[in-house]
Amino acid sequence: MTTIRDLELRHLVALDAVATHGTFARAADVLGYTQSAVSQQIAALERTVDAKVFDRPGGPRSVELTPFGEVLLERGRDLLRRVDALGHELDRFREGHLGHLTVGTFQSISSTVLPVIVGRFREMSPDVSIQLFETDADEALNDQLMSGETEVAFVVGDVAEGLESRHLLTDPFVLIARPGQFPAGVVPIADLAREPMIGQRENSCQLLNEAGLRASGHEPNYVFRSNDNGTVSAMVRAGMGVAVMPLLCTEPEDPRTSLHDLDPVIPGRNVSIAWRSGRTLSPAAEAFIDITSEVCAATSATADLATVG
Amino acid sequence: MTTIRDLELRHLVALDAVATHGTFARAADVLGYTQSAVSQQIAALERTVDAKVFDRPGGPRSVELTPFGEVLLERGRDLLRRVDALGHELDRFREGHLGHLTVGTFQSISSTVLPVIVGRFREMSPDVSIQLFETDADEALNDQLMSGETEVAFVVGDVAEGLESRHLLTDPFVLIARPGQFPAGVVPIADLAREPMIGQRENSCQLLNEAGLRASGHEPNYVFRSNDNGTVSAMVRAGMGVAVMPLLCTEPEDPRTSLHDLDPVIPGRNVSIAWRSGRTLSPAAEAFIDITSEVCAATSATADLATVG
DNA sequence: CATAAGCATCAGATATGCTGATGCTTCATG
DNA sequence: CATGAAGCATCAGCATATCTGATGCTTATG
Repeated sequence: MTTIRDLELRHLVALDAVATHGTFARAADVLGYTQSAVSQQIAALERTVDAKVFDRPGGPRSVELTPFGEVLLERGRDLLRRVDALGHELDRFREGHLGHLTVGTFQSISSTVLPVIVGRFREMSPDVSIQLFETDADEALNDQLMSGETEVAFVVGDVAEGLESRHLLTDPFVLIARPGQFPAGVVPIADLAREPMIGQRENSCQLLNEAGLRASGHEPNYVFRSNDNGTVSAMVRAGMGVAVMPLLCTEPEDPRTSLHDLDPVIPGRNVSIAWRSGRTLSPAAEAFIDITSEVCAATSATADLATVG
Repeated sequence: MTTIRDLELRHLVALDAVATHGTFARAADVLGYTQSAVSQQIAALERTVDAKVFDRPGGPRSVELTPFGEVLLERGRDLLRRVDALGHELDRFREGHLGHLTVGTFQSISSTVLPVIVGRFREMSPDVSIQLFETDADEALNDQLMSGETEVAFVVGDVAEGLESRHLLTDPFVLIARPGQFPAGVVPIADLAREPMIGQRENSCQLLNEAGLRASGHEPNYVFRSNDNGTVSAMVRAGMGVAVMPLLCTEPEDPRTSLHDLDPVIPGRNVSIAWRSGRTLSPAAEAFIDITSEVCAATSATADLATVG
């Protein structure tokens, strides 16, 4: 049986050309075929739609669309226009200028580098819609990646199995204290011995942090825990205690707190951007990763300077 | 070079099936192909769009659309829906239930049988738009047919070269007089000798009419001519004279005039419906012709009765 | 480690599609 | 009225595309 889905775009193109140029031979010239080929194509088209599309008056006269041919041509042209439009869309998609991007993120990224990244990205590709999923649970970020809910996500530490990633920056742990509480510059971990501490609730980064302190023989005494970075800083300012936090979780410009490197240095947390391994990324995601990489490299450089100051 | 117009609908169907069923093999089953064929079809699709549409994780896992594949599938489904819709439209067109119909006509048809015809036609095919072109110039009707402005037209007398036609009815010439002016029934043409006459301006039908009168030895004396049938009747009613007119140009029900057959009978004018020869008619036009034929046959029968009465 | 599920690839058969030649039809022209 | 020219259909032959069936590779599962 012959169904409308057997319709071929080439045949519509031929129909268009013949209708436009009046004769099979002229259309063939334009299309780069022989007259015979066009004749056969139109015949095939007429077979699939089960109707004559041209009246052939015979002799040296132009062919003429039948009423059926007219409606087919009108609709066919519309179809071809849509196909061409699809082609353009696909081109733009391939270049990363069209599409939809889902990104998993967490607070310290969202509040520091992400605005810059998104700003640059939107500047380059304003027609890519971006959807951000922020969570403070490490596992949720992984789950979202694996389920496809997010295409890329910022992750801390080692990436889970089944994910690929690109390293973005190493975020150093710094001490947050009140101005004047410690002499400017590096603070020996031993000097924290009697300080009450503010920290985050148990997460990969907090564990890393505490492990680093204990490795230097300091058993921290936590008097308050919050996963909200602003709350941690506020508690320090209020005199509840000091905090050891990743630099990106702090507000270096805030004059009401003072930041210090520690001695010995606690190995910083690794921040990467990750995606499901084996999954082809959208060009938009590739571009996003590139931009992210650049922005993080830059801020990581300036961040180092900031800590020195 | 490969362009988007090389896209094949079959490939979109395959894409859809694989995306829906998860594996090439299952899709192949549904489509009635082998797994190998589907694999090659998807490969061909990927070649024409120059991008992978599926991630094949390998092993006994389902394939998964790439982001590119997702947008292609979305648009492809839209395209297929449109193609299917086109199929339905074409079906309806083939059945005569969709399209556009242009009809050339003239006053006596427009005011008598045409309303009935159009009414019946619209009842059967309400989605066919009808456009009527009314003119009192015989040639204009022919020209419109030849130029394609109208697809079918009512014509009087012999059809011009290049037209085909179907005979509809023979419209007899009758005498229009005031009631009581002549005894009921047939009026001998000789009795018109001293009557002033009302007629139409020179057209094929008026010529036929005058020729008929002269053939019976009557040289008519026209005191007024109009191509508007209502005006002719009105002049008769006003006592300006009598008129010999085709029956369809009269108003048999009007008690203010009386109709008479003539003796000898003047051969009636032939009314046909015509179209350009060699041109395939739209199914709607075919249906219109059929309906017209039926309606005219019926009215021609009742018209004969009317003249008798 | 063996098995099963799944896709790619290959070779071969078949179908499709194009070319070039030829024939038929019709109009125009001498 | 005969002839030439323009135009489409058709045919045979060749090239290409496409499908099948077999086979091999990969990976998850038990």
